[in-house]
Amino acid sequence: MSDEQISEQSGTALPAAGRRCAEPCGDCPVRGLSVCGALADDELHALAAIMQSRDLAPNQPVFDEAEQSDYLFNITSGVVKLFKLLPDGRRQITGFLGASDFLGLAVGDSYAYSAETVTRTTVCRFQRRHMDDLLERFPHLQRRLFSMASTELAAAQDQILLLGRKTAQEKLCSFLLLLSKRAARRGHPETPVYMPMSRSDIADYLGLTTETVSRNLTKLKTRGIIRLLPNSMVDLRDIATLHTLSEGES
Amino acid sequence: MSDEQISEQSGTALPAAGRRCAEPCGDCPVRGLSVCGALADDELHALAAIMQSRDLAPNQPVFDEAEQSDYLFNITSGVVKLFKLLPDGRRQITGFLGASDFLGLAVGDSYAYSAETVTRTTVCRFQRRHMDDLLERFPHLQRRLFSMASTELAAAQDQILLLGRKTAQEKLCSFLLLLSKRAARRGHPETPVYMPMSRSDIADYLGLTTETVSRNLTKLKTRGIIRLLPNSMVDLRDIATLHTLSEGES
DNA sequence: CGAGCGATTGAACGCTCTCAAAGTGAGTGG
DNA sequence: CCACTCACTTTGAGAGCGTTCAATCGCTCG
Repeated sequence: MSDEQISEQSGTALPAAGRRCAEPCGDCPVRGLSVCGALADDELHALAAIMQSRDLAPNQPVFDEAEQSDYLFNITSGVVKLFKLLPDGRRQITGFLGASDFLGLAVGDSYAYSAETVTRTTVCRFQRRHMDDLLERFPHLQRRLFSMASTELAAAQDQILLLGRKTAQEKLCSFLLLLSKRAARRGHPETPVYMPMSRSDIADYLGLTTETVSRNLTKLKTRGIIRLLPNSMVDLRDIATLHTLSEGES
Repeated sequence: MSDEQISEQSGTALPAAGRRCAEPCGDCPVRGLSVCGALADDELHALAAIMQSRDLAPNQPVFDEAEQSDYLFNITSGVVKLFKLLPDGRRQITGFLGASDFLGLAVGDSYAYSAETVTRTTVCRFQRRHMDDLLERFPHLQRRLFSMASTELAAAQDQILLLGRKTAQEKLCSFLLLLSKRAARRGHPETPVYMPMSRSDIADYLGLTTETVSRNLTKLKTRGIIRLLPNSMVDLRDIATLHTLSEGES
């Protein structure tokens, strides 16, 4: 059913020496960007000691909304989608996360959403209660977490504006620009952008259907504003126009 | 243009004695529920010393998205709406806040949204930098803030599901239930609920038009599920059915 | 009592959805 | 190497939900 595997490593704490997770955190590709960035090298060992690395195939669950929220996750590589379901199966994707992003927000003692991989993904897993200990010991970690939550809240409000008031075309353009901005924030070029999610995932993120997504992508393609490249890459040929279209001034 | 008034009071710090804000925080009706609840009496004096009370008429701006986010607010009484605008004037209300709620989330150094009163409202105003000092001194305040941000994030995701995937009828029922749950959390009865916002505000919150809101309220009324009472009260006569309708199993 | 604004109701339109079919591409096995 | 499969995407035609435009109603406040 899945090629999931867990590389366990707790055991005795040998600070600087051994491999704690898939790679020791000091070498972690997302070090500095995520929560861990708030920690000094020695503090990181405390973190490394309580964490596990997991490698997941595409479209595999990371956790389900209904589960006990015992774990927190940090994405090392790959893309993950967060979503909620209605009883009749309608799905709303609330966000896509990538390397260095943090997930596991809980309400009460279950998660606030379900999470599945989009691409092959590697995550670091912590036990929530261990994290709580760390928060106690390293107050600036608390601060970092709050700042990340604030950023996410602002993003959620942009998404609320998009879902409530934008047309299909505006939604699509906003989405492409979002991908571009995120890529830029991670030091990648603004274009072409990597868009590994299926039409169905995009639709469920934007509150549309796959058909509408496809039709509007075609429209943008026809107008020469974007180009679909191989390997899920999209070339944004006219970012200025995309901006205009994303806020409905056309 | 407005009957806004500010009752200033900084001056010399006389801890337990004088009235600092409209009423001394110790007597504050929302004490215990909001951020302040994380503070002990003596800590509260530190807070009271840096705050001002403001009284605002209905539909008055509290702050604008574009402003410098120098202040944080805490609602003492009344209802406030948060919203974002598109260039062509389309508006999306991202939330309604009430007594004990906290507002002033910033991205960079401007606010993440604009805020206006719905009813006559009293707010406490702090300077953000003073708040930062307090956070330094009282780490558990940090924790409280993070926990509030998490709750808001979960609420934002419910709203995203609502906007992206629910029908007009489902949206309305969800909204009524939300009002009911909030009332209950504050110790009020589940019904009747207080719904002081205009149809237009409700529409902009649910991603609909005033006409659609009105039509669907009428439908619920006709089916005997709700009753519109005077003074913006709504009687939820069949909460169980509202629940069912809010998730589309009708 | 009249003015004015918000709420309600009605009729017609249009954007997006639904249903259906054809096209495309990656992976598999002959 | 090629044919086949299967899932995903694209395209088309028609329907429906919510919008738009417009008129009436009803409450609140001079």
